[in-house]
Amino acid sequence: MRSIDRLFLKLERRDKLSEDERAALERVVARTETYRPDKDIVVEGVPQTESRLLLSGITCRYKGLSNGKRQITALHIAGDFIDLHSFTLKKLDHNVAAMTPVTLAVVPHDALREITETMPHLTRVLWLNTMLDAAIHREWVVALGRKSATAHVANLLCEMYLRNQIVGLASEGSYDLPLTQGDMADVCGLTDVHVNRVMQELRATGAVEWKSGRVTVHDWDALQRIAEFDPAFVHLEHLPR
Amino acid sequence: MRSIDRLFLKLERRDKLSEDERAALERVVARTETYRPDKDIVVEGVPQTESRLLLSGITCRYKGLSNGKRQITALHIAGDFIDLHSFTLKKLDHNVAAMTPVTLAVVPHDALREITETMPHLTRVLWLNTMLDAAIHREWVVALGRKSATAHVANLLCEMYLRNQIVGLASEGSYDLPLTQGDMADVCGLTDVHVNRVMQELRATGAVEWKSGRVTVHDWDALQRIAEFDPAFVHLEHLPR
DNA sequence: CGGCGCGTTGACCAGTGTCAATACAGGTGG
DNA sequence: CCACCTGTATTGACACTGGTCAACGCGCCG
Repeated sequence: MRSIDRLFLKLERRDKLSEDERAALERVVARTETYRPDKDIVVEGVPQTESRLLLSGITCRYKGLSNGKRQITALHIAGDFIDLHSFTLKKLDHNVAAMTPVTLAVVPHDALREITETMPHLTRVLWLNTMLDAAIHREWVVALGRKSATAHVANLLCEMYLRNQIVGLASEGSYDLPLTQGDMADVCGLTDVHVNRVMQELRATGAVEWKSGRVTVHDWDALQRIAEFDPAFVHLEHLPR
Repeated sequence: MRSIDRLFLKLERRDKLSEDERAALERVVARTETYRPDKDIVVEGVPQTESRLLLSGITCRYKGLSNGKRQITALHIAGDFIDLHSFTLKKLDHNVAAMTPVTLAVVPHDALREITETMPHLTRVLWLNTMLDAAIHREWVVALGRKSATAHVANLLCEMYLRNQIVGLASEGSYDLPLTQGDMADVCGLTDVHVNRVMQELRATGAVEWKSGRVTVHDWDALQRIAEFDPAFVHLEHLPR
């Protein structure tokens, strides 16, 4: 499967794309780029003229605080636009960084603008794509605000499982998650030490395992229960029109 | 000032609207509605055919958890679209409720669709509007994940001050915030009791006061410092094109 | 005047954070 | 193939933020 097909897989869960639209999306890719782990891809406040589609690897959006801490506000996998919102915002309020070796497709804003001028339906689909990001943001807010550390981490493992599955990157209840416990801590607003404790606890339940950068779900129902996981964001259907 | 002008004030901070575009936005309003406090306006999972622009009062987006807790994921004031994202998502993954008596303008999705077919620039501006919501989501994620309760509450008071100011609803460092401490707790992921303790602490610093539903900022710099407030989301400029 | 929601207080407790030491695993040069 | 290095995972002792529970007060409204 080509990497861009992962984007199609994701979008077509919500709405049908015509041949023309698929072709248009393929055409807007100006070039591809690669980044090493921990490299910043987009820096806060720098005017952007391009957006980027992730083809492989994992990236995050993060903000740093004065006290040296950082909070990750989004994780992205292949098929995700990592900064489509820079098309309308022009400058981002956060950084985007590679968490693994990363390949991405670069899409000039001019090309996107052209799409908004001539392909209204595709425009709505792209808009929708940014709204799916926002739905996940909301899940994170709920998890950060009202879930226990254990439920939160479990929740993230559920979310990433479904997201990987949708784009064909999960098999047999397992998927790659090549992050460190410290990274996970920056996602969940915890410390690396506590993430470690939580993972031991989850492992002990037998519901899930996370070793050598790969997550294996042994008992999906149990994991979902621990996580108080709400898959609503996955089912947000777009009624084609 | 008409309520819809507050929307224009907000949008024109980022991009110029033409007369045509302003007129188009006024035209899409099908009718207005009012709600009593605590009434749900949009319910999770129910297919929507309209979006709503808040004309007066305060609304929130929230999710309830199995354990009876709730987390508010967004607050909205006059001039905000409370569910513009339902245009692309069709069903929401959360509820939207009135927190005060509320007036809103109802905008049929058909009319929005018409805009996307015929007015690409205005479409981009509406898209941008949903991206501003997302920028605030990110601030909340950072606050929830990495800020102390005190900083978080202070941060919210800063954010709401700027947002009210932008749409002409703040004066002399003060603005209305007719919520209960329990509401604030659901925003910040705290308990009502702790919000109370935090407010006492903030009051004691002399930086800010919140009584009878109105916030008064006595020392903006101090408040901003306590909050580790980052006004970046306000400055996200849209370079007109 | 009474009721009720909201704000306030105090005593106590649980969940996470902090700090610092130790174990391990994968990648490297010899 | 081995010894070493470095980043990451793991552990334990202890501190602290914020949660819990329960009572009480106050202001507004009917």
